[in-house]
Formats: sequence, C-alpha cells, structure tokens
Amino acid sequence: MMAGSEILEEILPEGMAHDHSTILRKVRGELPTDELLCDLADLFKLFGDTTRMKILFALLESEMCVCAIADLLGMTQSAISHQLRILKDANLVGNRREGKTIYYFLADDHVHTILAQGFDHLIEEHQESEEQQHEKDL
Amino acid sequence: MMAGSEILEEILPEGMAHDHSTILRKVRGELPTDELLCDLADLFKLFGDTTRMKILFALLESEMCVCAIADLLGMTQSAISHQLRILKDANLVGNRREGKTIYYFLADDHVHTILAQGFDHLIEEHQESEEQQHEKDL
DNA sequence: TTATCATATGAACAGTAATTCATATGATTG
DNA sequence: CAATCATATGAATTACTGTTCATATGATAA
Repeated sequence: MMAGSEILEEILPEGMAHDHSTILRKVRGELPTDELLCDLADLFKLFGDTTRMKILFALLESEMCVCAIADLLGMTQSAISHQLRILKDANLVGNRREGKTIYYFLADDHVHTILAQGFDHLIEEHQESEEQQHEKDL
Repeated sequence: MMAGSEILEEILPEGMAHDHSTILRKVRGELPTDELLCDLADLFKLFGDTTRMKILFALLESEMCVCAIADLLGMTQSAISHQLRILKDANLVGNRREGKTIYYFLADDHVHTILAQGFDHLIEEHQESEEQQHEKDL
C-alpha cells in the first residue's frame, strides 16, 4: 500500500501529486478546439455589456435608427454607433439606409433565443433564492 | 408642407431632428428594467472569457479538481482558482471536498443549454459564410 | 454649392478584468 | 506537532474595453 503510492509518485510527472491522467484523457478527447472555444467566448462577450444588451432588447421590439437608440438609452450617438459597429461586425445586427438615417435591426433569431435562455436562467435562479429565503422563514 | 415641418421642429425637443417619439414610446414600454438587463449582461459576461469557457466545457464532461483543470488548460492553479471562484459566486458551478482535493462541477442544466445555444449560432453562421463562399465560386 | 442632419471613426482616457506572485488556509500523513 | 499537498486569496501588473471628444463622411435640402 505504501510501497504502491511510492511507485505511483515515481511514475507521475514531477510537480503533480495525485493522479488525474484518466479524467484528463477523457476530457481532452471531448473538448472542442481552442479556436471554437475562443469564438464562443467572443460571441458571449458581445452579450456581456449592458449597453449592447439594451440595444439588442430594443431591436427585439422594432428596428431603430441610431439617434433613437441613443435617445432611448440616454447616451451619446457616438457611443451607440461604436457599439452598433461591434454588433454588426459580429453579424448580430444588420442595417439599411433610408435617406440620411440608418436603421438597425436584429440579424437573426438566434439573438432572441440566446437572450431568452439567459433570461430563463436568471428567473430560475431568482426563484431558487426566494425558495431558500422561504426555508429560512419557517 | 414646408410650414408643417417648421411646426414639427418647434414641437420637437431641441437637438433632436427627426421624430422617433412613436417608436420610443413603444420600445420604452416593452424594455425590461435596467437591473434585469444588467444582471443578464453580467451572466453572459461569465461566458465571455476563454478560460472560463474552457473550464465550463471541461466540467460538462466530468467533475474535476482544481489542479486537473489547471493541468488540462496548461495554466496556473492560482489563475484557475480565481476563475472558479467567479463561476461559483455566480452559481454556475458548485464544489465538494474529498480529503485535500476539491472537486468542481456544473451547478445546473442551464449552463449546458446556454452553451449549446451559442454553439448553434456559431455553426449556422459558419454554414452561412460557407454558402456565401460557394456562391462566389459559381 | 453650401449648410445641415444622421452617422461613422480615430485617438485619448478611464475603468475593468485576467494573470502572476507571494502567501495563507485547511486537511492529511508521518 | 511538523511537513506536505491541494486550494484560496490579496496585491500588483498588464491588457483590454467602453466612453468621450473632435472630426470625417455621406446624404439631403435650400
């Protein structure tokens, strides 16, 4: 038993104390490529800003021109324009020109689905914390 | 016609040139509260980092101890520990102790659903760009 | 063409967030 | 108890990101 663990230590690479090789092999095989994981993180990053979140929710209701969004959020036209560019580069929104004004709209349904999913998580989490509060009350 | 637009300009608040009041009223009514939108952005922010994304995908396969994750990602134990704390504070992961080692696991199914949704978007987008490439080829 | 409106953009600045380093905690073993 | 292992944490550093400011572009109307 003691002798066994001594042998184990010799086999393991230095600096690593206990054995995760089995799990590591399994997980390594299932993990997506680095590139895909980065792309995925980059996608979620877009939803990880309050301003962009507000813009997306607004566009969920109706297409809007830049200054309308700026007015709605009480922010600079420039700030909104910068964020719209980021959203457009990621193909989350599109735009069309009508005279001087440019209208932005959601590019596809995925935005709606992703937002809804996040919503669900928040709501369930909120309900859980309410339940915990309830348990404390008893 | 000209007189009409002059009257319009008088009615509109200064600095705002064309009329979005109708759309603004509609959208303002449907927009969630600032607090909810911030919470939602904060949630997505968690998925918006490559390291955390990798950790979550790893835990999707199996619960893991901190040093196994560190080894898997080729990163410092400290870095992983910091990120795990963030994920735990947000209730996305939980942990259990077994002797000296602490195992982390996904807290609920929402993580899986949210990640899958993001995945779908990426894949569809990728397919679209392939189709566009195809069109160019013809 | 000139003036104006709507939007875009680059540079600068400020706030945020991830990693590293050193160290602390907490559990186990001898 | 001392030593070691696994993990956590605080401070410092570095990199990134969002907003602002000034200005540019592009379209329309006079």
